[in-house]
Amino acid sequence: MTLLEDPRRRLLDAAGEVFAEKGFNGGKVREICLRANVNGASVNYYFGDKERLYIEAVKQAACGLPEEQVRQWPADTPPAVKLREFIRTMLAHLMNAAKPAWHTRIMMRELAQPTSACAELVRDYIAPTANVLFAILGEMLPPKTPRWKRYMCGFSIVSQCLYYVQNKPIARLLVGEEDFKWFDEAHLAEHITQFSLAALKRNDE
Amino acid sequence: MTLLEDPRRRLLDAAGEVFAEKGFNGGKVREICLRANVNGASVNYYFGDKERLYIEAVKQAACGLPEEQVRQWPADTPPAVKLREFIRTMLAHLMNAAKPAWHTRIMMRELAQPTSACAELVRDYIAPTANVLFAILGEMLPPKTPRWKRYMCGFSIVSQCLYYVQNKPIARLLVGEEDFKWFDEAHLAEHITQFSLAALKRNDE
DNA sequence: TTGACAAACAAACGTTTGTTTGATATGAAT
DNA sequence: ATTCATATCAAACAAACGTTTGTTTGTCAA
Repeated sequence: MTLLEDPRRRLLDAAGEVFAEKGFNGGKVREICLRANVNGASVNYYFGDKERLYIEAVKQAACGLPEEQVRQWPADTPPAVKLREFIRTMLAHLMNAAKPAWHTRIMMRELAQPTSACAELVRDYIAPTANVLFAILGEMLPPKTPRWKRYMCGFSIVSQCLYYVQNKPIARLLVGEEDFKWFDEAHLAEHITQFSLAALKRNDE
Repeated sequence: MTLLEDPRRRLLDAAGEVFAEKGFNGGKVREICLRANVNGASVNYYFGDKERLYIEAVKQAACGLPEEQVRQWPADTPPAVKLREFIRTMLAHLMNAAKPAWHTRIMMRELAQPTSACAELVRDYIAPTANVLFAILGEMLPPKTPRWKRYMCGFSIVSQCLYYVQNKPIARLLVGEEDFKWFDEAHLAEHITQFSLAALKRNDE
């Protein structure tokens, strides 16, 4: 059996790390090949060119994430409980230190400045996740709430979760090293949940 | 009189546009010079090298913004009014269509992935703005609120404003073109203010 | 053993990169 | 008129870039 998949996989992982850290233009093919322990010509051999390697790396970073979100709750679950669980799950994905850190970094990069890899990312990962949240909000907000208002509430919640991933360096700089110890997954999930639940409760006037 | 400042300024503006659109690595010196109608050697003549040109472009994008924030309110102004004004002002800066669009783009880029220009950016613009917000929150939150909790509330507010700048392409994609008409400066400011005020009111239990 | 084919490699390719050079033009001061 | 610093330019620079090439290696079928 030929180890056909092995260099290809090492190339994908190395590309993910490098591109996540330095972007598409900043990430150099030579560095990727060096880190993957493959020959310098392998990128073109396996992926055609640098851009298709980048797209494959982004797709790999997103795959496997949305399934966990879409699981069903018992029919009588209060929407507030669903929302707490949604926030907790989303933060867990974003801050998950177990999986390679570049997975979220390279996706945040796509969010801020979409490239050719963005379309598939929205269809396979972002839109399904967003629909789960909008369904929950549909239960919590007054029935006559216009659609755009529901979107705004959804973004107000998601934005709080994304903030600490997208702007972590500046947040740490402002807060200071000691106090930033509190900004772990559990404390953030609790704060965002309380903040958002309070906002939504008051909103139905 | 020698037009000493003219090519320098055109260079700065062109650099801002290009760097904002393509990042530091993606922005090429030749393209900047071409757009600025100056000779290819001018970057090195006026700024030394590409990196210092980038730093100057970022600084120019930030300058003049914080002063407007730091103005004083009458002593008896309710903190809720200050907060509404703060959010309105921040959104106005971020979404201001009058000033060149690359001003905010290049700053968002620095937030997400700090470069050598970041330190001055935080000191001169971000930290002063943040302090205004944290002072307002100091009036609204219970006196014994720990410092890190106040930071989290501040970030919860700021994150909502930043979201639509940092993730505008994806937000528009999810909402759809018709409903996205509602996401203008005024409606967003109103929503974020109501959402945040409700959250803070409920928080003092 | 042989032929065929994919995989892996070192080396070199042509381009593009940021930067430097040396010459020329300009304008005020001596 | 001469001097001198400043400003602008076309041209060329070395280095780094993504990619291509030609060859070698290892494996399996005939």
